[in-house]
Amino acid sequence: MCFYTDLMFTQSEENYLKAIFHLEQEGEAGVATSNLSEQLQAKAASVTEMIKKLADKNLVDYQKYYGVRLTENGRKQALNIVRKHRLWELFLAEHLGFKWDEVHEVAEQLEHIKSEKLIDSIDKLLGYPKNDPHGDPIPDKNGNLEKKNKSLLSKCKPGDSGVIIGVKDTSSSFLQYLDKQHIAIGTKFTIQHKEPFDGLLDIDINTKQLKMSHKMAANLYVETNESSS
Amino acid sequence: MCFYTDLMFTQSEENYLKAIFHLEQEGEAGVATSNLSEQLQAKAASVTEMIKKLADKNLVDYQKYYGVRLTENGRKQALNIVRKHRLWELFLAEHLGFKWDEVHEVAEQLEHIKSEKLIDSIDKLLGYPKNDPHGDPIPDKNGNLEKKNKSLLSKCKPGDSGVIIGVKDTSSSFLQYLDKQHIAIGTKFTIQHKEPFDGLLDIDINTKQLKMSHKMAANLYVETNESSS
DNA sequence: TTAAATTATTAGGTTTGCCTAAATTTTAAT
DNA sequence: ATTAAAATTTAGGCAAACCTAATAATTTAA
Ligand SMILES: [Mn+2]
Ligand SMILES: [Mn+2]
Ligand SMILES: [Mn+2]
Ligand SMILES: [Mn+2]
Repeated sequence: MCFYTDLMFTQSEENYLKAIFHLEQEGEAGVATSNLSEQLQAKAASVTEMIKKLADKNLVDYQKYYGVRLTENGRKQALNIVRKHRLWELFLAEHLGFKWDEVHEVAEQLEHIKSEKLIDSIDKLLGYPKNDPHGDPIPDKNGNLEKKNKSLLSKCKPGDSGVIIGVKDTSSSFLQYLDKQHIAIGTKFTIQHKEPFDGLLDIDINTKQLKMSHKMAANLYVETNESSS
Repeated sequence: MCFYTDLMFTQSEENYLKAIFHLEQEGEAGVATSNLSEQLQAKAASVTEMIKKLADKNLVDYQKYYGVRLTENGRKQALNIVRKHRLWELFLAEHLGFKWDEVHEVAEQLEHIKSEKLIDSIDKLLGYPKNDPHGDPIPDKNGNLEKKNKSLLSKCKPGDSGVIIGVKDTSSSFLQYLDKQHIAIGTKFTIQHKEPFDGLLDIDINTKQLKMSHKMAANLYVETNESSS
């Protein structure tokens, strides 16, 4: 029996594996061609074609018309790319002074560099970190991904307090908006009031009172010590 | 007038530009298709094809059957790739503990990453270095390449002393051989004797006497204070 | 100065990863 | 249950960057 565990993949194949990995987490069902098409900025026909190639290589299980799921090996490969992406993002932030809205684009390129020694050295240099600049967990060398139970700030109730541990939307515009309000990973907060009509929050954050929109709160992951209700 | 100075190139185009740059330095004549073919591990027919594409983009001057030379713009682009290659090599050596025989392969990949901010940050992190781990000069941001007059150790005469400033052969095997003899960039030497028959050197190096073959000496660049003869 | 050898170019294919347009299947709406 | 809409797949092409084999130009050697 041979699992072809350590072949090399093209950049495009790697991008597909990563995209499937991310979309898979949205549910149990197969990842739809159209979703991949949108994520990868490619036409559906191109996606179908590549999916078939990945299926031939036993990286995905594919049922025509019903989408695709990663195999165990496919997941392992995807996690390796995610690991590289997040380590590079953190390296750029910690060692080269990149802001958290600047790291993603470059990491999209760096994640495809093929050198185990390189990424292990970066890992070591960073002190075997657990999270990237956006709070996302970094898989370890063996593909173990810590699964912290994070909830959305928008789900919190008045009286709840906690810490920002991640962002859902990682677009530059959102990240820059957070910068402007001095909200970052690790920032502590307490919810004072929540408007029933539109979910607008009165929130203590950075020793200031802030009105936070529902949309913003729905893009911030938090860890809470829930208030006893 | 438009020089198309800042377009993006494919990895393959970049590799051709770099190869032409290196081969150009061997003389004034056009770089031959066959030399590029060997350097790039591609068949001559493929080289001709790519050369035509580069000529269309005004990156090279091409005369059928007489080889190719970089245009001013082509040279600028090539220097930028060389700059990235050498900065990455030094980064790998200085910050990630790579040995000088390990850096080249990874730098071949990293040199194609497209981010001016990234390479400028690496440059800054390294303190705007002048030379890579093999002693080769690093072009600055504007494409200025310091032209030190280096000579070969094999050309030295008895009584000459100086410093190793670079290697001609950068193969792993040669670099590892140098390691074994504790010869590195910066190592000082004095020539004691040179055998007329085969050019074998008796040389003081690392406070030891060493017999050095002509072949080895012919792959070491040195800076000398020539002995008054 | 010619003929042979070498080098380079052209012609015609292949593979990868895209695309559009047409056909098929699934899903949603009467 | 039918039909319309939406999603997916198939068919047929294209460009990049390779390749081999055939042809042409240049160089070298007789
Ligand atoms: Mn990212
Ligand atoms: Mn991230
Ligand atoms: Mn190198
Ligand atoms: Mn070098």
